[in-house]
Amino acid sequence: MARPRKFDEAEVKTALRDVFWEHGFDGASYADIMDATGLNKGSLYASFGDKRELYQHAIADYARAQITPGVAMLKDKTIPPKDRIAGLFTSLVNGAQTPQGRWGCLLCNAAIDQAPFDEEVEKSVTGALSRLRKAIRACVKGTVAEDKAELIWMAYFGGHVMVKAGYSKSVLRTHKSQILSLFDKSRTGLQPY
Amino acid sequence: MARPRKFDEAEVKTALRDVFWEHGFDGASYADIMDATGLNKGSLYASFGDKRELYQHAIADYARAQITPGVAMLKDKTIPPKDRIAGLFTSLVNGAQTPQGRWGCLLCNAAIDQAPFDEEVEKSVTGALSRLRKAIRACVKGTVAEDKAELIWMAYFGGHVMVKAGYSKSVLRTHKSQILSLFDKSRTGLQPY
DNA sequence: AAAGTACTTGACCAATCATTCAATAAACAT
DNA sequence: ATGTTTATTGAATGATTGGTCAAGTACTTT
Repeated sequence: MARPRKFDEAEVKTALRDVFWEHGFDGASYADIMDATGLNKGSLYASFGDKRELYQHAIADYARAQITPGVAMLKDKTIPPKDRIAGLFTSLVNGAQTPQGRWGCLLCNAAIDQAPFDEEVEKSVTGALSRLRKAIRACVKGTVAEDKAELIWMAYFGGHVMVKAGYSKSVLRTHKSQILSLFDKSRTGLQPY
Repeated sequence: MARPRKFDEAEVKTALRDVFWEHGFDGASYADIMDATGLNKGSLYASFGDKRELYQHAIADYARAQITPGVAMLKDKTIPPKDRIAGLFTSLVNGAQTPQGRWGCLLCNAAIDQAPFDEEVEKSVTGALSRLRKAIRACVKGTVAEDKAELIWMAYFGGHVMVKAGYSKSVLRTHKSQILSLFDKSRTGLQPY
């Protein structure tokens, strides 16, 4: 054996996640990354590879820390389905216009600024988002209109775009209640033309 | 008077719109911008200002060429409201996975990668998007549940994120039909828990 | 034709970008 | 202790970034 690493791998990955989450891929410079992780370039390259690979680690950590728990919650049968869906949107509403909240969703951010240019990112992003989709479908299933899950899924993205755009908590709250009203049986639809 | 400009201002703005639309703010370098507009830096600076101002011109041109016609269509009373909403999503579906289609919506892109860091961009983006929101509300109004407009608005964003993420035409089509099913009177909601 | 004015050009700038690497340091095995 | 292996450091890399500017050019006015 030889000299051991003096950093904690999980901590570094979390720092990577946060720095890319906040600044985006292009917006995060190595100065930012070094500052956030406490490592310098050489160590980052040696341990994790180049910037694109760092970004992949960030995405993976986001999936682990944000998506996976969300999926687990969506599957928790001790909670009514409507409340599980509500849970998806509460943090979104509460984070509106706060600094952290405006980081949005790393996967949505990655979808917009990197997925079209990097096939690996595209795969990671659609992979994680599709897990979420499946969980929403499963959560909604048995309450009749399974396809409505698609609408909820899409609203998840939409909400994150709105947070990034700077819309207020009250607007986000309106949207959340619209989503949840999909669970009401009657008078949900618009009148036909 | 003195030497006249040898470029057409509208054409240059359209070129700016396209280059930022495709590459994003950080992704578009002056090399790209010069290539797209046919002007060199000096002229760009003299006529339009620095890069942030170029971006603002791009956003303004996008609003002019994409949002304003969309708003007009949403107000066109010769078309049934449901069809007007459908119109909002057809180009989205058709563009899925095509090169141009994956540019997404410049306003959504700007919301995600610049709005949190540039107050001017935030204003332009929310301004244009709020015009769209208002038009959707007006379009839907009279068909009872005006608040459902919010859901449609949000789905507009969501769809553009999905296109960027690389989802296929068929997924997008499913989502479009979900949106339109909001117009059906009965059996729209999920069963209550 | 001469003068004046505005636009265009391309070289130039400092700063920053991601990346590399030789040198140094720290641990374990012998 | 000594040698081997791996991790860390920070300076140096060349390329590219956004931005500036003095010189040259083309038009109008007189």
